[in-house]
Amino acid sequence: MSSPIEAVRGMRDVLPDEQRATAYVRAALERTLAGHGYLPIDLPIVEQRELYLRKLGEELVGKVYEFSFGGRELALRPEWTASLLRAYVANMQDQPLPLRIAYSGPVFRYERPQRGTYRQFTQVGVELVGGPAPRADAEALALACAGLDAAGVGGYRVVVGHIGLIRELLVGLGLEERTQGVLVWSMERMRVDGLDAVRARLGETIAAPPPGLELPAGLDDDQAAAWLLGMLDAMRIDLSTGTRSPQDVVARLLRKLRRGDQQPQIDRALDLLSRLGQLRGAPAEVLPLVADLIAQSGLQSAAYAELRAILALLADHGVDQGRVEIDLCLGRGLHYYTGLIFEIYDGDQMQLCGGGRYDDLVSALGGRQPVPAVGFAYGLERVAAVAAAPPPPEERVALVAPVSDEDYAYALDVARRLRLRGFIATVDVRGRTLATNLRDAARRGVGYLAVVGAEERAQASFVWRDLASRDERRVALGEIADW
RNA sequence: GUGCCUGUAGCUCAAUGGUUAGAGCGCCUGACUGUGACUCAGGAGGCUGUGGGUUCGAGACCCAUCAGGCACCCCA
Repeated sequence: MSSPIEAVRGMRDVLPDEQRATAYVRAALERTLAGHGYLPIDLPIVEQRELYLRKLGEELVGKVYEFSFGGRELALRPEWTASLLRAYVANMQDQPLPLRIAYSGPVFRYERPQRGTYRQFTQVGVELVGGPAPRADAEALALACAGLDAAGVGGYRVVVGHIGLIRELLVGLGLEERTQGVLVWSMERMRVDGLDAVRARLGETIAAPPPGLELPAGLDDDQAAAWLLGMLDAMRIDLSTGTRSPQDVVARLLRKLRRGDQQPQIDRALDLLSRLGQLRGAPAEVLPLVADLIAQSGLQSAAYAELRAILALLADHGVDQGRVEIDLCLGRGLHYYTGLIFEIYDGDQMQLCGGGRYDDLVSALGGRQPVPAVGFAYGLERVAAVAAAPPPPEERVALVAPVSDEDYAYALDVARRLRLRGFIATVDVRGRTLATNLRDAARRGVGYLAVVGAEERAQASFVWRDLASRDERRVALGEIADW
């Protein structure tokens, strides 16, 4: 015997029992999305690598399965949103807005496998294209909850943040865009590792040029860029592996080298953000504190009003307020978010669902006009893992047992007739004895056994045995028509 | 990507560094030529995840690798 071949790491076999449970949950989710007017769509699993390079965020970009084939740079989709908006730009710009689209299918991410974390998993989700804040945000959030309710998930927690609010404050403080970005996506780190860790990271990625790298005096931008490229090349730094073009990298580096020191603003921002980040909890408690903080800083925030409006609408949607929690540190790794972001956890810390608003993505993917959009996705396997068990199947299952080989053809005929009456019917293919067939049927939980032998064949009948009650009677073939 | 735990039959697990690696369950056959959950008898199934090393001798010890799990990181 040759050695068995293992499944690829992070990929798993879903056996019938689990598949049944997953399909049940999937149907519940899809039914809910459809019931809210979201039209199912299907899109390719393989996309151009480039689709994911720009807006995905470095963390997730590193997890994309990429490959070259026939001279093309391709990728397995790590999420649906980019594909969906690509398809929107390609095929759906003539559709009336808002457009409600639902999807469901496999995505791939190269991550360390764990329970509830696989390299291939199934996302079920929606995008509400052309739906502006705050109503579309509240609709999406409420829908996410409705799906979990339908799937029989209880005790979940909805955590809400708002990237727009953070961005606004940073703009108000006069920080440049690149610095804003790093700060926004460092907020989670700030809570876990502290202010100093973020300051250090900021130093790495923004503030300090590589030690010893000084621009020669008197170069114009083009000359300086050429000089930098030469330096980087001499240092054997390969720029082609990153998500930006070498020209881009050099341009940024150049700006960095020539930029004035932003340290005072950065310190102020860090201070504000760390205090903002400590405000977590029920909206009724946290929102006033956020308002205070904004007022104290002498800043304005339209996003704050938007967040309040979303939460108020959420109550109108009937979402249990006790489940909702504000966490302004929430920084989802997908960098295309611009406003609301949210995550839903089950009681045991497992993330079941995530989403948010991304108003710039349509433009970034070449749409004719900017279109606001919001969406979310469930991790189907995770939802299924915490969902209520599906009800037992109600199918009537029968096994047809031919007594001898001569009865096999007749057994097939009986099985056909049973199927016409809605039975799930199988015929023994192993030529087993009746006793063995009975034992087998009992073990599998089959409801009925049809025994066909020479006698039954002669009379156009079969013996119909109810496995549970052990009642047995002879049934004429013609009789089945009334079942 | 980081740290830790674990890989022995289809499954759950045994086996002081020392014969030919065992048990339970499951599977197959028969007792039982047309009637199930019990029983009895027999059978199949293993290069101990893989590859190196230490040793007279390795399932056990060491290294690597692959896979699974747990905690991070991140996400669904």
